[in-house]
Amino acid sequence: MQMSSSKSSASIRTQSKAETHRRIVAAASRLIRGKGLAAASVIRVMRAAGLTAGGFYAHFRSKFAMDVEVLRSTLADTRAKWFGGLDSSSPRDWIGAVVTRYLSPAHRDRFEDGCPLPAVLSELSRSDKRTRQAMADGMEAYIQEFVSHAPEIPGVNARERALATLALCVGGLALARAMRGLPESEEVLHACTKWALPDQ
Amino acid sequence: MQMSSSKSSASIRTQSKAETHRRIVAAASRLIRGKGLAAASVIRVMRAAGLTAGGFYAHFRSKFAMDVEVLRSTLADTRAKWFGGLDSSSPRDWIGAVVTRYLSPAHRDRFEDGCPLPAVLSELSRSDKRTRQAMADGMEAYIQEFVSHAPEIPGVNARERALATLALCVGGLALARAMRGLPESEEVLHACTKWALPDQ
DNA sequence: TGTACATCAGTGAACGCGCGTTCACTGATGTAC
DNA sequence: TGTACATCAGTGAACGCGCGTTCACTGATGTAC
Repeated sequence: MQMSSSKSSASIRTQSKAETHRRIVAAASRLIRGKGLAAASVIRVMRAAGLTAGGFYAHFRSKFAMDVEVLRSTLADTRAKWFGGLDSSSPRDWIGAVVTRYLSPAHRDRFEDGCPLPAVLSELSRSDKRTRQAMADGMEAYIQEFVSHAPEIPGVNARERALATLALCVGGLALARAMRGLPESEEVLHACTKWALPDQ
Repeated sequence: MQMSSSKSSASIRTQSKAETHRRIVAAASRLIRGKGLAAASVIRVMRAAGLTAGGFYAHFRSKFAMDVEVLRSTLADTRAKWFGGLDSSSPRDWIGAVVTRYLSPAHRDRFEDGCPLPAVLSELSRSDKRTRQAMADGMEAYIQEFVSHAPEIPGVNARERALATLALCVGGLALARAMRGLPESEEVLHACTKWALPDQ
């Protein structure tokens, strides 16, 4: 009885702290996607979560540890959101829908809700090995979605197509974002979509 | 006589200052490509050029103005270096050589000597309009090289192919850099090269 | 040829600011009796 | 039911540091006579 009661109260506390933790991670995720890893500073993240800077270290060992955790969870969420919910469609429809949606003006313009890769790619190439591993693991999961859902093309290795399609999507979206407001921006989205779907 | 003498001495001074200016731009270019726009701080750039921070403002109105100037000149140099010197080859050989060289392990590993796009792409998407315009102008020149040298593919618009190929090169190299040290890194380079050259 | 003066590229200290991190504290909540 | 105590998530001031920018200055070079 006592133990169960003490357990239950502990879990109430834990839940409350876990809820705050999720709030911090969600705020950090939006800031990182919107402004990059460097601009998602401890003070800005905590302020966005409705907290003060000092409390940060009750939730993360360091800013670096937060970056790794947020990247991992954001990549997992993005995979579910961008590649899920389309299971019933044919392989041909699946890759068409995924690529078209990824390379859409809406995705280009809504940094904070989108895939984190275009927003942090350049920073990641200069990051610590553990940050890059988090990104590689998330990307590997993207690849698996492509391999298991995309249609086969005669003479093309499925994994190779998946890797090239991802590079085309991430590179195309990042270029389109950098040229936002210029006519080339739409052109890049359109050209990459066509090149990613040669048989459609 | 007097005028000519005064002109000549002025031009000696000018030349000396212009030389220092070029030294600063070269140092900044390597730092920006190696570490990104944010990490290429005034103090680090000037130190790399063998000068002190205060003198910076005799050469640039602001850090931002330097970013724009260095991006413009680095993109122009990169275009000459990466797309030039291959004029005698056939269109088929030209695009094969350009893509293979761009997506090579050597280019992946030598940040400071390479194309600036993969290194600053994410930062650029969040930059001031004039910085993004500098990048768009440089990229447009890349596109023109592709359009005038690449072979035609039946049913494919040359400009569209150029845009998609550039996205594939930039995205693929940035992903390969982010996964440096992992087996996926080589895989991405290889897959993107193949996907960029479907008829070879 | 020699001397006084003007020019100006570059120096280095200082400014206010935001960064990541630490730490003594507060105050709401739960426990013990 | 009421009271004294323990726990601990979150606060807020402080630290040393690097940032972009300013500005009075130094000292090498060129000009005037």
